Amino acid sequence: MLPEAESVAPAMTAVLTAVLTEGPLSRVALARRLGLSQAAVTKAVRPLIEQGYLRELAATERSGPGAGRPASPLAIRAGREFFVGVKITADELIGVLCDLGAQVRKSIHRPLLGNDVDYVLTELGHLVDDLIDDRTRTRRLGLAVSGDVDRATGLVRYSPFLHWHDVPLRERAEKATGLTVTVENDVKALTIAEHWFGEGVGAESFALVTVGTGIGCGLVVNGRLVSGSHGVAGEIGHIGVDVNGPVCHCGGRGCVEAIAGTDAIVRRSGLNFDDAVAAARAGDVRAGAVFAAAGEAIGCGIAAVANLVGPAHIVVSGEGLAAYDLFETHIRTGFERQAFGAAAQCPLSVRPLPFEEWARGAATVSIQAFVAS
Amino acid sequence: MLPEAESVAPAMTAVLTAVLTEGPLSRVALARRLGLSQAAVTKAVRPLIEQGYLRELAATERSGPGAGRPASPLAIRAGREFFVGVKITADELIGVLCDLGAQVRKSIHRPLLGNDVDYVLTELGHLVDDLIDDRTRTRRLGLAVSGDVDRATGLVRYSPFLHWHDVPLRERAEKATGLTVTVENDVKALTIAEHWFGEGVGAESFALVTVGTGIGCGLVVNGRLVSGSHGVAGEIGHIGVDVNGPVCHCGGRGCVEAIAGTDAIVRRSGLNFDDAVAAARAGDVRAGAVFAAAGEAIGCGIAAVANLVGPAHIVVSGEGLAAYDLFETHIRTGFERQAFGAAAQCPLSVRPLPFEEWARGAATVSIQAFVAS
DNA sequence: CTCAATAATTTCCTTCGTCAAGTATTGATT
DNA sequence: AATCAATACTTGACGAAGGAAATTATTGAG
Repeated sequence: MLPEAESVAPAMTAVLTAVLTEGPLSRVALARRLGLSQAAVTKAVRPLIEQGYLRELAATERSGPGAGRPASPLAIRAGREFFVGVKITADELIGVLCDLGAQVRKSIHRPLLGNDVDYVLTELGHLVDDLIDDRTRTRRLGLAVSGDVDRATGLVRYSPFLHWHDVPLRERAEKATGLTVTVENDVKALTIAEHWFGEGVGAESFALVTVGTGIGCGLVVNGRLVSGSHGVAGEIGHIGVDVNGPVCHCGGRGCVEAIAGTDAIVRRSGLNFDDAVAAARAGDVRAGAVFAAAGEAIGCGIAAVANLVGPAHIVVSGEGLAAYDLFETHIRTGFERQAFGAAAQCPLSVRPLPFEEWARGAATVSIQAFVAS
Repeated sequence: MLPEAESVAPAMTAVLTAVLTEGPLSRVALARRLGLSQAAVTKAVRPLIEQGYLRELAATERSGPGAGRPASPLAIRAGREFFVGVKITADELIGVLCDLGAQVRKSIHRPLLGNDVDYVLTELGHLVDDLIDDRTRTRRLGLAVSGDVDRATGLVRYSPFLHWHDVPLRERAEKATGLTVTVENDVKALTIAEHWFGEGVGAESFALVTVGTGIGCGLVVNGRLVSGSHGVAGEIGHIGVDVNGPVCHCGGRGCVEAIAGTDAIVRRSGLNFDDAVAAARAGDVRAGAVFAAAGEAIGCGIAAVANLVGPAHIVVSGEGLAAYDLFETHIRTGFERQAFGAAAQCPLSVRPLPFEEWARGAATVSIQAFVAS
């Protein structure tokens, strides 16, 4: 938080996090929510105001029935600090500039003509230069990459789409941009963004499912992101939902992805994806059945998540959800059939997220790293 | 820990937990492992020795290459404190007396002729009296019940086999026995036992699967037990693995339990369970196929766990595993087929646990509560 | 104008853990 | 044997963080 201090009082982190994710709160409210004394909150807040991260809102309406000194809610000064987030895909860089409140201030796409690491880093440097207005207030960059990423070391162990193996991306990107860099898997980054600034706010456990070429899932359990001991977690796409189903490229059978991934829909409908969507919307029975089976498979996979970890909320999103009208009811059908008991009560939001959202996820990870510092 | 203190220094809890679960450790080793200074460990250890929970082992072999003062490893005095654990089933109480190291010292079964709460509590009182030798050193009782249990309040919300609804079991049992009581779901209790004293020791994440009438699962993620926001978690038995499979009593289709539960095996083989086991062992093709399909369904469900949360270790156990020779290879087949990438590396222990283990699980929960107090 | 009610701050204090220096206990070297 | 290096443990001074309770601030109601 403070540029000087290495690790800051936990109360400060807690206060800033609460205000960031839950909006303006008075000191008393913070004390209650965080299980701290009012005194501790007062002390934690002072330096945050002095350094410009928080400000006091004017007293607003009364709280209780009687009288009493009005509370002064504390709000973040979102413009105090800016963060760059970049999602690296095989054919473009998608970059955003966010403020401390994770609002997107600027957004740029930059095509990639190759995936050579040096080239990508050069392009990343240009993108960052184009995004940043005020270098003194922008000190962090978050990168989101699909594949196996070790956030702690900033190492990209393996990224299939980029054909990267063991790339020390954090180190390289810090040299290339001069910013403090965090690297995270793209789905996990998006999950963190939804957990801090989206529908997952305040939830002890939360799941985000992305539907597209692959079908992925990010999980938050007991307030923390699930990482998986062997580098695998959230692979909802390879849960088997049909023992007699099609063989998947992973060697499994009846994987959700082998039924509902973009490629699967192309294969099963005999059309390209856009034509399949058009046909299904036009009432074509065969195409409709393909989407129905796909939606149900996804719903079934989501039910597995609900049955196993019981998240407080599940958000379904992703590129493929351009065809979201074709999926939604079937996803719900599959989910409701297969969710056990009270797990069926888990609220399910099915909605597409704008494409910049992935880059915003990357920025969010860097906001988190900043707040925790 | 101290009978007087309400909440004790976190370092003391950390030290005691480490020695309890990982065996004798010197102060330096503890300091390194817990991220504390040696001084802090020294201070935390002193009262634990004074109160008889820890003792210093004689210095043993040299550590490093050169010389140096030999370390004195600290070990727990398991006999310092005893814990009663009772698993309540529909037709009997299974009780054990454990020491602080979770070793079973005594084990008693007591048949139940009904499930009326008052009657069960009376019988529980007798069982506890029979188990306890030394009341001054036995102050805690752990209860394990199947169904929906709220550990925090000690309330049994719903237990299908016992036909209990909203029974304030902790309160009632404390009155009946005079002991401090913890109540937990049986599968979760067993999971905690394996995590602290079994194969899950030291794992950040861990899963235990029980096979029997129902098929259940306990999960530890990021070092904490998963509870589920809506009271549901670990319901591996109702993951759908075959969209065209049999309809389950839960309303789902192709649930693991509808293929591999004891009832399902009876239904699908046309024999009672023991005969089905005998037939399969004798080489009967139909019975063999039923067990094969069951094992594969379980393996597929376990793969879903591995793909989603990526535990460091999975233990498969339970009553049904009396027929464990018939299941094991098929469980592994299903698991290996459906586990994605590195998730397939997750070690899978398939082995039956003695029946007292469930009661020991209950005792373990009370040990945990004691150490954290 | 005073009082009750609530919010925020201040002061003092406890707790917990670190730091750095010292003590203890060993094997190896002179 | 005396000394030294290496490692384990202990001690006491200190500091950071947060709590308790009294104090101050700010409002509405009578």
